[in-house]
Amino acid sequence: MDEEHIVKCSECLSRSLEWDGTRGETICLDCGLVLAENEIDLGPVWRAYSFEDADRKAHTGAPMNEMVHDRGLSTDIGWQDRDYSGSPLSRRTRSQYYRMRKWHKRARVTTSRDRNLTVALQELNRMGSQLELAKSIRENAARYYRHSIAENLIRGRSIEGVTAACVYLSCREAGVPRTLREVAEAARTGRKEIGRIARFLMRRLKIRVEVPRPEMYTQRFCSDLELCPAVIGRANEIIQQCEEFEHDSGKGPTGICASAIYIASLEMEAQGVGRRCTQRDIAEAAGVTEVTVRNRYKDICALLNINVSPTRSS
DNA sequence: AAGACGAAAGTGGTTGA
DNA sequence: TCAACAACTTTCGTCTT
Repeated sequence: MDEEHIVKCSECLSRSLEWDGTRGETICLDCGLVLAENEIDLGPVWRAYSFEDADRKAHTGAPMNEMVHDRGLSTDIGWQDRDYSGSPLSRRTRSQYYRMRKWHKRARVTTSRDRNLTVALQELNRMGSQLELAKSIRENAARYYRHSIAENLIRGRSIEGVTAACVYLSCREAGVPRTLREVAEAARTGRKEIGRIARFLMRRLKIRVEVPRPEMYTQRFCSDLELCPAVIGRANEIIQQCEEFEHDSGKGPTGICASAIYIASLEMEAQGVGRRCTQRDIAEAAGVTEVTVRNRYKDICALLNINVSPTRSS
């Protein structure tokens, strides 16, 4: 992995790149291009805020891994059949160890909870890679799942549904929301069920996530559409102005983001920079319909006195 | 023909009694 | 639990370039 580490922006050749661990993205600071989206976050699983804290949280051995059902902290019995000095074990001891290993393995995954968790974590991993989520987000989702088991919230709900809801909440918590639709596409359940379970988990696990704001999607939608980086900045500016007028209340954040990008791309085109996107393209990238893009576009233009219209080069 | 526009009817979620 | 409601979707016909 080290040898393929990116040092230069492929677009503007700038060397000032920033690695955003929570988003799992490397971003060029000069042109805003997202260079890699699915890198692995190598940051620590915990953080210490004081010396006592560090003492309490420090541990030896491998870091805890939420993605393995026993957090990767279990004991393993060596397979070499040698004693501490390296000489081979006797026949009798060897077969004794063979039996111990066998039962040790079986004992690791034994309760129904463990089995449930094993299935769930596999599913979580599968979804995580499909959605290209950073490791920290996956681990947090795993943590939510563990809490759900501890609080007996799984019974009566499907493992798939609960895992998907955990992923959904974990993304929102990290400030890189995926829409319910996107999560549903990666999951083996429907959008409705995921939403229902997510709401349930929020209530019972007391998870507080902020309402997704339109800016949270700009970066991702723009990269999907391969739009000129200046559009991102302008779109966020438009979104912020809307927020000042409290125009955003009650409206879907993805819809607002979509039309802000649309307006920004129209303006850029008028200035002769970059390519603009059609309502259809942006609607598809944002997971809303063209009609919604149009409606938001209309009222944002009216609100902010923006005067752009789609001029097509004939 | 492609893209934008808008009307009308339908859907799903939220809210408040 | 139910009805009212706003936001959003689906569908489709029309207009513009």
